[in-house]
Amino acid sequence: MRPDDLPVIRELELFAGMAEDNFEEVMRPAYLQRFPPQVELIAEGDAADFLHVVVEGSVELFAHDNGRETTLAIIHPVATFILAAVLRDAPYLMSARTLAPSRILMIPSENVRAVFERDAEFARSIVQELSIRYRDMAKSLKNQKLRTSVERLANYLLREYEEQGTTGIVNLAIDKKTLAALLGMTPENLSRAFNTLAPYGVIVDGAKISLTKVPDLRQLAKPNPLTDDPGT
Amino acid sequence: MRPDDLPVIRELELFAGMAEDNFEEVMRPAYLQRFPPQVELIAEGDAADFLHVVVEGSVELFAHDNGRETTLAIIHPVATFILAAVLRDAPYLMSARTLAPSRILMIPSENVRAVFERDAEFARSIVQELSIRYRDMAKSLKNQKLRTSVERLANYLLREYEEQGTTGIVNLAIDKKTLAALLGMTPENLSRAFNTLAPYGVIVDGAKISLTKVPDLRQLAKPNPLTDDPGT
DNA sequence: CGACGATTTGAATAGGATCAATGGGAGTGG
DNA sequence: CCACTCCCATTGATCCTATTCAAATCGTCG
Repeated sequence: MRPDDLPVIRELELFAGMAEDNFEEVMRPAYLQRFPPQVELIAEGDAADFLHVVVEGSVELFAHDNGRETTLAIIHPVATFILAAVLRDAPYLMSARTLAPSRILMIPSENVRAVFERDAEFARSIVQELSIRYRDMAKSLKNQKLRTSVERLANYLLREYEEQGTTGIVNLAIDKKTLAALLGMTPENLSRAFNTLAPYGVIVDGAKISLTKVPDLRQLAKPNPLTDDPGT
Repeated sequence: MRPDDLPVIRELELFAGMAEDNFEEVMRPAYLQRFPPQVELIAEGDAADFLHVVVEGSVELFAHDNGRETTLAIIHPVATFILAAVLRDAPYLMSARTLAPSRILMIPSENVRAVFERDAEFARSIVQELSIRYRDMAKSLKNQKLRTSVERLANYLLREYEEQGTTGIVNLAIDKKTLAALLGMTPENLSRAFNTLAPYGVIVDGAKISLTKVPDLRQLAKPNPLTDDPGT
């Protein structure tokens, strides 16, 4: 691990409050590795041997059932994933693959659990992180059950619009196939959903989406903090 | 609060390991209340003032968006709900209403958080509980995104079949309208889904469902522990 | 017995998925 | 630099799933 990576990880909310020697104990056996895109990091059903941290790049969480596949979340730096499985020492419920060239930190699960027992600040952070994850998952479920696919797309675009600085241009960070799976539809249907949004000022040019009538789009999407705002 | 209620709550996994005086501190300001059916206990958007424990009866967690409503979970005794909102001191993401006459224990959020800071065993239990909840939510999302409504119903029936002792008779504990919302469909569609399952040995008589061809039903449903098994 | 809500059934519609075919870059090799 | 290939994305046609609207039926409770 490069020495200048540690401070970045230290600043992760999950690790920020913990005692220095505990931090070192967690990190000593950890290793940081580079992966090309489309590498499967973990598979659902596997034992949760490592807590993963996306330091650079991006990671897709996906799952299978019945031969079908769906995307459950996209993880951007710097954030952890599969924390719950690690804490319960249970099989992963989702698989993960890199979307971009990525650097992933892997911390042996038992070290996470050991230090959790000992460091109250770390325990507190873990609870906060888990609570956020739980709530994000609840929001995803509401999004999926209460909205049509066009509404989900509209709300996704508005969220990206806010996060990317309300410039009127939204750049899709993931390809449309993956976006379709994330939004719970087929690629064909995503294409049609974009067309449906054209009258609301949504202009598609590859991965560059222009939003020219945000108020109209917002009226259609009816965004709701209790369904959309991530990380609260 | 009746004195003989405390031991039941003490046995809740969430409270089992904590020190006696901490348990008392959490419980002193708590109160246990009876509610008739269909009482709204909390509303999404409200501040999380109390951690709720279903001691008797049952509670439906539901949510709105866009004027639509859906059911996210049914809570049976003895279990907590809205733990994540309490821990983050954030607004509830879901509303809750009693389905049956119920007794609900309400613990002020700040007491939960205060004792959490102090009692490592309690912190550990909270993390386990939250992890389970997170994973259950992830399973629900997989269930919703990867299965058709007939498949969801079939898997629901098989789960109930197992939990009710594999007698061949499943009793629906909730009315069909609520079941439909839980499974993410309309009541009309639930009715039709039951008809679709008739060739697989599903016989409906009010709330009493007979399963006469469980192997056939299982073959259709293709249950998957990573999507179905609750509480792991 | 009558009223009301829950459930079921029917018919029409809408939302999405599937299948098939075409257009369009990005990267590769000549 | 250009042709070739491959994969992604789009479009069209059709099918299937699920919702909506309407009406009939059933059960339960006062």
